Order: sequence, then C-alpha cells, then structure tokens
Amino acid sequence: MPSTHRDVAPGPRPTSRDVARAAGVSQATVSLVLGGKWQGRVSPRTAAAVREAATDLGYRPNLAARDLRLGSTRTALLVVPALTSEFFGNVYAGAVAVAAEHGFGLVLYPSPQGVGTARNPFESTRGALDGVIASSMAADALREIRGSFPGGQALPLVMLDSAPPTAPGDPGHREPDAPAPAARDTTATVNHDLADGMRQVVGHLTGLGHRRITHLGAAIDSWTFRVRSRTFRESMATVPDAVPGSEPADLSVGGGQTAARRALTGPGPRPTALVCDDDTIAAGACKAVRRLGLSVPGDVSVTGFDDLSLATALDPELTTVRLPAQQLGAHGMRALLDLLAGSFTERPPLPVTLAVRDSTAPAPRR
Amino acid sequence: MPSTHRDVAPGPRPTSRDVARAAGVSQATVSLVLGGKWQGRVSPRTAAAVREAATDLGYRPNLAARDLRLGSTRTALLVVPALTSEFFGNVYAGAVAVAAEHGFGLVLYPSPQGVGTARNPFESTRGALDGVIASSMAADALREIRGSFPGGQALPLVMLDSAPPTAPGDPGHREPDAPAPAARDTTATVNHDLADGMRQVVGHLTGLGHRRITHLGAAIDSWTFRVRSRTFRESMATVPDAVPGSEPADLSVGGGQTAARRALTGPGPRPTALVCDDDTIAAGACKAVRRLGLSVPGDVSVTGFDDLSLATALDPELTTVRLPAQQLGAHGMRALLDLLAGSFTERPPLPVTLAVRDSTAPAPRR
DNA sequence: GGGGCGACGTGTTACGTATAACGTCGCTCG
DNA sequence: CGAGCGACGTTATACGTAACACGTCGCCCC
Repeated sequence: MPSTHRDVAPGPRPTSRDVARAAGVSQATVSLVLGGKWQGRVSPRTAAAVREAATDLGYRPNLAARDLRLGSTRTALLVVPALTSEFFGNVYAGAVAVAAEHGFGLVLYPSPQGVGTARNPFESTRGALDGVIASSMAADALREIRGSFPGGQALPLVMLDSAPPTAPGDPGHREPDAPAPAARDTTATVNHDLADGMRQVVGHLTGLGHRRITHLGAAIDSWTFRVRSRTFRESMATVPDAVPGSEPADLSVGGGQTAARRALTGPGPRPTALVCDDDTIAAGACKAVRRLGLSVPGDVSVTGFDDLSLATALDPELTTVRLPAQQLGAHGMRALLDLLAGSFTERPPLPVTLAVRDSTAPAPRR
Repeated sequence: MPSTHRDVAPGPRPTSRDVARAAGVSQATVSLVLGGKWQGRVSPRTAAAVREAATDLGYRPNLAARDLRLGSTRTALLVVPALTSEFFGNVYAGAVAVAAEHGFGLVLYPSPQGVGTARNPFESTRGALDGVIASSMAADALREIRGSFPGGQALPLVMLDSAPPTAPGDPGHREPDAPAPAARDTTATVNHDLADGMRQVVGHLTGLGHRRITHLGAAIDSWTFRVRSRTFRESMATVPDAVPGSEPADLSVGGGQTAARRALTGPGPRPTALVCDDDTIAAGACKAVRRLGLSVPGDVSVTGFDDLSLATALDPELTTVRLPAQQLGAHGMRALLDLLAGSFTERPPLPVTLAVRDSTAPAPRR
C-alpha cells in the first residue's frame, strides 16, 4: 500500500487554485467540490477529477483564509482549573476527539492559579472563538468568564460540572451564579451525576456498618463540591443513628492530611470513615490515619472521588467514585456544537460508578 | 479604577479601518503604528492618537487576516506522549507561558496511544505551523514526526529530552535517530541532565550502604529512558562490590509492581534497593515490596523519577529525582523562537536535584 | 530659485477561500 | 419555433491585514 501523500517537491504549499489548474477547472469549482456542496452543481466526473487532483497535490486548505472568509474560526476554548491533573487531561482528550471529528480546533486555557481564580481567558487566546467550555470552575471564576466575553457579545458557553442540573426533583434550588435569562439560549450544562456518586459512597459505607462518617470537603466554592456536601448531609440524614461530620480540606495531599488529622483527633467519638471530595485529599487522609497509629481500612475506611491513577497507586488501593471524565469532555463539546447549530437539548447527567477497592472495610466492632 | 475595556455596544467587532476612521488617519497608518514599525514614519502625536482610538474601541486585530497576510500562524505544536500526566502538563505550562509572551499560540497534540506510537500530528492540526516541539518521544515516533512534515518542507523542530546532548565527553555515541544533516539548522535539543540525576540516585543509595541495586527501566525505546539505563550501569561500575540488576517495566503502577516482584523473587541474592525510571513505576514497586511481606524502606529502598505529586502522596514519601518540567517547556519554546530567528545556540542541560524522602534508608545489616 | 531630501502619510495590492450572481449550453414543451 | 429550464460551471467579490511604492509638503543648501 503506497503512502497517501505523494512527495511534492517544490512550492511552499499548494492552493486551491493550483488544484483547479491541475484539474482543468476554476478555483470556485474546487471550493464547491471540496466543500461538499456540489449536489447538482457539478457533474460527478469533474468532482472526482477535482478530488483526485487535490489528494494528488497533497492539498490542504489554508485555514487562515477560510476563517477570514467565513468569519468563524471553528475553534473553541476549554477552560480548566489546572492542566496538571489527570482528570482535566481526560476531559480535554474527550473534547478534542469530538472537536476534531467536526473539523473544530480546541485550545486550552489552564487557569493559572488553580481552582478558584481565573484570569481573563480571552487575553491569552489567539483570535476569535466560536464558543467556550468551562470545566469545574469556581463560581466567581465562572462569573468572570461570562463577563469577559469580547465586545460584550454573547459567546456560546458550555459549563461542565459547574451548574445545577435542571432536575425536576430539585425545584427550589437557586444558584447564586445562575445564568442571566438573556444568555439562556447560548448556555448549556453537562454534569456528572455527582449526587448519585455521593449517595453510592454513603450507601456503601453504611452498608458496611459505619455510622460515624466525616466528610472532608474541598474548600472551594463551586457546584462540583457543593453538591457533594449537600448530598452527603442529605444521605446521612436518612440513616438511623448516623453521626455525620464535616471538615474543610485544601485540594491537595497536605490539605487532606491536615483535615483528616483534625477530624480524627477532634472532640467526641472518632469517625470510622472519611469521605473525601477527591482522590488527592483521600491520599492525604490515608497518611494522616497512619501517622496516628491507626490503619486503613482496619480502623478507618477512606473513600475518594475521580478514580485517578493515584487511586490504585496507593496501598491499600482506594475505594473511589469513578467519573467518566473523557465522556464529560466529549459530551461538552457535542453540546457546544449543538448550541452553535441551535439544536441543543439538555441531557441527563452522566452516570457514575463506585469502584470498591481495599480502603473500605466493615466498621470496627465497638 | 475604571475597567480598561469600555463597553462597545454595537458592531460585531472593530477592524483596523474603524480605528483609522476614529483616529482620522488611513488604515495603513493604523497597521504601521500598531505593528510597532513606525519609527520615523509616523509622528509621535498621530501614533498616540491611533493607539488611543484603538484601545478606545477595544480593537483587537483579526488574527485570521494577519496570518493570511503574513503566511505565518505564529503557532507551534507541542507533541506529548500523554496529556493525562502531570509531567507533561508542566511542560505545557512552561512552554505556553513563553509562547504567550511572544504572541505565539501553542497547540497540543497528545499522542493518543501513550508513549511509543504517534500518529501523524499534522492531521489533527488546524492550519499551518511555524514549528514543532516534541517532548520525550520514542525514537520511532520522532522519526515519524520528522517524516510527516507537510509538503516535505523542513519545519523547525525542538526535541525535549529526546536526543543526546552534544556533550564533548560523549563523542562516540551515535544515535539511530540522529537528525539528517540537512535538517541540522532547523533542529534543536533541550534536555534535562538525566544522567546526573541517575548518578545522584546511585550515589545516594551506595552512600547508604546499598550494593545490590536493581534498575526497573521503562520498557520504551527513547532517549529519556536509554540514558537512565546507561548511566545506571556506568555509575554502578565505579562502585566496588556493586551488584547491579535490571528489569524492564511497563510505564504504569501495574508494570512497576510486576517488574519489582520479578526483581525481588528472582534467583540470587535479593536486591536491597530498586531504582525506578518513573514515580509511577516506583509506586508499583512499593506495592510489590509490601505484598511480599517486606517493608519500604526497612528491607528495600525505592527511588523514582520526576517528582510528581504522587511522590508525596505515597506513604512513605518517595525519594525521587526532581525534574524541572516547566523549565523544560519554557526552554523548549525559547529554543524554537531562537530557531525561527536564526539565532539558536545549544545550551547546557537543565540541572536536576534529588529529593530525598522516606522511601530510602541505610541498607539492612547482612 | 530650484533641486533635493527628509518627514509624514496614503493608495493599492495580495494573501486563499467561499459564495452570490451570472453565463452557456442542449433539450423539452407549449 | 422560441421560450424556458435544468445541468454545469465560471467570474467577480469580500473578508481584514501588512507592506510596497508612491505622493505631498516644508525646508535647506548650493
């Protein structure tokens, strides 16, 4: 099988006019054929000739020219709190795959200061954009993103794990960062079913006999983490004799360690399980447990969120909620494309599963 | 302090002609002034007027038009083996910062199948590129990247941790993927001083009394890992009574676990230290040690490479070689800019440091 | 006094593409 | 038989920018 590219020695780069010359037609015809809109305008044989000439010359359209002509860059911006995270790497991977499928580019804007602060994403962006996808952003960062649209124009915006699902069972809930009505039709939301994830965690632990359970919640004001806290409280409230606790934690190993130490050495009976908002926090929690001379899961069970590769790197391996981050990115990109096409319809949140491993065990007797 | 952007209600987006109208000059003058090449061609007062009009209207040049005109996209491609890695996230962060400083864009191409295979990076790339930065790629992937330059033209290429440094002390070493002489002037190399890192590891361990040391080398054919293996052997050769071992490992927790089990249960005396090519492998190694009823670092010391956050998430915390990945990215981007300016000069490799933590201890007596 | 020159700008063009508007056939049908 | 129409293409234009080549002054100097 020969290479699909023939080696084209000369010339900087073939243009559509070169293809036209080679095929014996006009440049306009080349554009029509290669644009796919030649139904009934160009005969099949000339169309074939054009395509052959194009692949023959190794023609690739000049996107700068196309973008200039169309006034659209076919490029979206993905804003993530941090790039150095496996989770967001997966979100990106999912989104970029769908984007490429549709001839879209995807440029990344890693909010530099970690979750919580996002500088104007458009400053660092080259040229115009067709839309923005923001993943797991803090509330104030989201507000700023919305406010910084260039020229005040309403750019389509997709928020991932950032807004409350419009579930009918959750009617009275008003978010402080609810989108302005004007932006309604250019805004979409794609979420993991994080509430269900938390419910699964609590169910798993209470099923193992745990009653004194403390939630190590990430100290960040975003929907992603608020929904975890709320659902934790709600789920625990349905369990007789349950003793829920709660401790804020920085989103890091050290943060988890500190928070876990506070939770385990505080007044009152010691919790037998720690529910962490994140695998990283959970890793810190495990360290804290051991520093206190206790064992995971013998004395204290620990759970995480995200199912990063970290979860199985730890020893014992971490019981954690597996989030299909790649799917999230893919659905987010699809939502943006739908938004651009004017055909977006809200979809149900993405299902999550609980990966049960070795960091959870039956509650110790007494 | 008022916002720097005035709210411009109408019009889709101001063009340079709008600025010209507002400033009472021609579009050409706007272009000159804003392009910064108005020395002696435009009076300072008109230049000031133009700039004021521009910021006043919130003018931002249309990059599609500029790219079309200049034939350059001011965009580079960064090819990394995997995006879901903290290490490459840091490389990207460093590179993108420098790129933005110089008005360059940086688009990411995560080679989908992990280290070792890279599909044509240009297929997934929108439009033309000014250069490519490839980080820690396997030898065959590098070859393919070089072969897939569009139109056969020689795109400037910077390789990070991918080629031998041109150190005078290393004369006889010929790489199978040495760049063709023709591409010499459009190719640059930026490396971590990985050899020194490995020397520090071996020095640290032998200083602690270890003699039976096994290297868990990543089973990937790339310079990054070849240099580790080579330097391990060379360093061990200088130590009297040293018993070096070596075991290939897949680049994952599971791979490290398997390789460590082989190393520890093989024939001959058991090694007292495992030198891993990567923190992930080291995490697996720690698990394997414990599965055999041994302890880290009591019975077996373990070291890693990269100093990912994983290193401090583990318990005990990992002794590992800290690589300034962000610096690597930054230097790589700078090298590319120099290459484009025709002023590139090879620089010495980036120094690395050994982060000594709790996974290494004096060799057990007897 | 006029030729020249420096300072200060402007008219014009091209980059490569997509598409609206416009031919030009050959055939059919009233 | 000519009007009309469908099939098949082409001509022309605009997108916004950068830069070349060319004015148009005022002033100096021979």
